Amino acid sequence: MNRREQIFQTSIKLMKNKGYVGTSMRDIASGMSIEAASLYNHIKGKEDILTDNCFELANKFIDSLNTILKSDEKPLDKLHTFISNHVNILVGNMDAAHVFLYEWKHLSEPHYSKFLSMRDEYEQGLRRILKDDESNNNFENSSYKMVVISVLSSLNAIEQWYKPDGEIKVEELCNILSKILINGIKEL
Amino acid sequence: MNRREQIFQTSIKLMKNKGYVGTSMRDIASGMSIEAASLYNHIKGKEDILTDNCFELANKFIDSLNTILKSDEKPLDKLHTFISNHVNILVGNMDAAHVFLYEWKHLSEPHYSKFLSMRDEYEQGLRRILKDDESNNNFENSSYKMVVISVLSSLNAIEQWYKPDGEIKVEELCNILSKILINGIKEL
DNA sequence: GTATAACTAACAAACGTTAGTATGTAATTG
DNA sequence: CAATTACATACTAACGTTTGTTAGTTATAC
Repeated sequence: MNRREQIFQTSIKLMKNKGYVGTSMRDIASGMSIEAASLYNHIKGKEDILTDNCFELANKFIDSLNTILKSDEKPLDKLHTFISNHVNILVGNMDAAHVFLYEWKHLSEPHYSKFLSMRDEYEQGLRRILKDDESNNNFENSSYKMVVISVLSSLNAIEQWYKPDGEIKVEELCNILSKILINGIKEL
Repeated sequence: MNRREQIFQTSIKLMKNKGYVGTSMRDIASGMSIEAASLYNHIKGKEDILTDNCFELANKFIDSLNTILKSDEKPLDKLHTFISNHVNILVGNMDAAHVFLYEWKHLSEPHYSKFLSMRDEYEQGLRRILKDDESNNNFENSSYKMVVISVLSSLNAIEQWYKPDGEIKVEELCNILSKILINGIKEL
């Protein structure tokens, strides 16, 4: 593996526990058993780590969304695919996902604004998918924001408890979450 | 209002935007138009702010839970009360809730462990309420953790979008969220 | 005259980062 | 094949700032 990749991976693990600001370059260096100054042979600065991580994941989510929107699946199937893709991206990048979800606010401009607009694009995409599904086209308009964020929050919460090596397989995870979200907890 | 309370309120607002570590004592002081050293006439140190904030809210949640558990409501009503109480605590403390939700990891021992155990107690309480509700007693055991965290995540997400002065009233908010969670998004 | 609440000045430590240098290994050249 | 160049990776030392905090002092109010 690239040395730069190793630095990213080490950093992300540390930042998951202590946050972006709370993780110093010396912490990262120490995690790799080198000196802080040595890191600068491979990255331009601390913010590289956060920026790269956030946009790598953001791009994965947006790519997934665009594929779904362009597909000719039926609306309800699109929703299932959306959930499945979202879960798989999270599960495939557990540490990175945590930093992505909770540390993006420390991005500096213009990255900060760019990130927010991508997040908005993603939320609007989910909104589009929900609206196209006629089985629930009786939402009030003011409810959509709520529904979209509720769904995304439940999905993103996976990162807090899911153990990739545990007994629950990813497909199973997607199925249960789809049921919970679409049919409610009473139908599980 | 107490000067100490003013400091807390100013700090929490700043920490919501820049995080606990990213907010310096000088930032806080500047927000109150005084010098950093003056803060120490009213608080013992920076961590006071985080600790007090986190446990003030944690206690509110635990108190709410215990009241519900001791009540003689029917299980489904208990769930509704749980949701309603949770939402009301969040909405009544929007800024504080954000710091509570996302900055608690910077607590130092023994506060960190205490906080985690209180969070666990709260999650177990919701689990108890869900289990007592016979209308969904067909959960698999491994699903409870998922359901509990999904529900709490959806509720906590309120803090990200809800405007207390907007058009959606709190009661309405509780009703819609209850429906989404219990009956799923297809039934809204 | 005792609190309350502010100030200035300073502290040691930690921060991100730069400069300059050493070392080994791979690639290029005579 | 041997000599030389280039690159990757690490180092020590230091920089200017910012950090949380303490000490000691001053002004206002009941």
